[in-house]
Amino acid sequence: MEQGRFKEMLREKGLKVTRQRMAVLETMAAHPGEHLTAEDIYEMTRQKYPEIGLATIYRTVQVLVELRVIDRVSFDDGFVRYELGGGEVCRHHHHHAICEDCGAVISFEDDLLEQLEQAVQDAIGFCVTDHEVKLYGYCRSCAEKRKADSE
Amino acid sequence: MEQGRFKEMLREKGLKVTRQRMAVLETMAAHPGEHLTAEDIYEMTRQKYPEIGLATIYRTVQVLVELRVIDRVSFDDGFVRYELGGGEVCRHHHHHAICEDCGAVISFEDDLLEQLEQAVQDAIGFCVTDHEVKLYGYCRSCAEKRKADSE
DNA sequence: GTTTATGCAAATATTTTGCAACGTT
DNA sequence: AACGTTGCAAAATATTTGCATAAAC
Repeated sequence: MEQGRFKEMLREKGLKVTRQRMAVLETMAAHPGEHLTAEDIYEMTRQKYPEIGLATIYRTVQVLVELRVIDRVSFDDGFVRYELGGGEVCRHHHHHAICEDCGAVISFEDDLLEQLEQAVQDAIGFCVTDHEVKLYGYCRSCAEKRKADSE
Repeated sequence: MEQGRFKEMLREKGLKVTRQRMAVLETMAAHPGEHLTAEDIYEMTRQKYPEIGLATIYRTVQVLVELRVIDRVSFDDGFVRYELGGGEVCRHHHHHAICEDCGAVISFEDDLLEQLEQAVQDAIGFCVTDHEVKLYGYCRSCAEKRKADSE
């Protein structure tokens, strides 16, 4: 994500371009594919911008979610997490497979959901704009470990 | 869910059959298809069992989730919710369509995911045991309202 | 110069935990 | 009798908010 486009988006919404907002964007852009908590983002951003406050992080991620620059995800471990989104064009973000043993999160792409969305739209008149899929189970190495243990 | 089977499940895990646990089960069983917060369950159970404490509700839903009697769901409104599961046999529980305007949650069934699970299993060696799908968008009446407003 | 954003600290809200008393086995 | 469970209150955790100051427009 280029900074220029981001500044534009802020102005379009009547929001101000601040050093803090740019710094948080930079942190997110530097960690694509990672699932960061507010605290993570705080610590990372603080390295380049020590005066920033945690409340600002919370307020800024809200803005970034509304602008669809980042996605909010939750893996039910008590933390809300954020990750860089697919960008404003591609509303087709990826899904997550979560290992119940080691907690690893594997992201994957999928196009199968379009059929499901159409079916739901037809069946209950629900207009789908976004979706989220989580698969739970065991990652390759934990699955092998479990198999070995059970023998 | 019959109480007898539940008592058996508790004993199999070395847990005790208490009035509190039976009361919470009864509350959940009396509200199938609803998405209840811990507070909801507390208030409902208290009507029949006024001495029960909120901490016991939290401890009991943990047990019920582990026994797969109920499912934990979250609609990102700051509350963790619980609903009666499909039972111990059918691990194939339903999904949720969440209206971004009015917050309505519509549950629906789907079998399409088996293909996706197989594909993921083949592609990344992830052994899927459970899944969760959330669709976001607008329910029929909110979609109509939006359409009318934009004209 | 007006308006919006920030930082800090305090407030809020949900969930967890320590511990003595109690109920189940 | 032994051990797990409960209720209460206190603690812990994550996030939000009030407000004076500072920065952006």
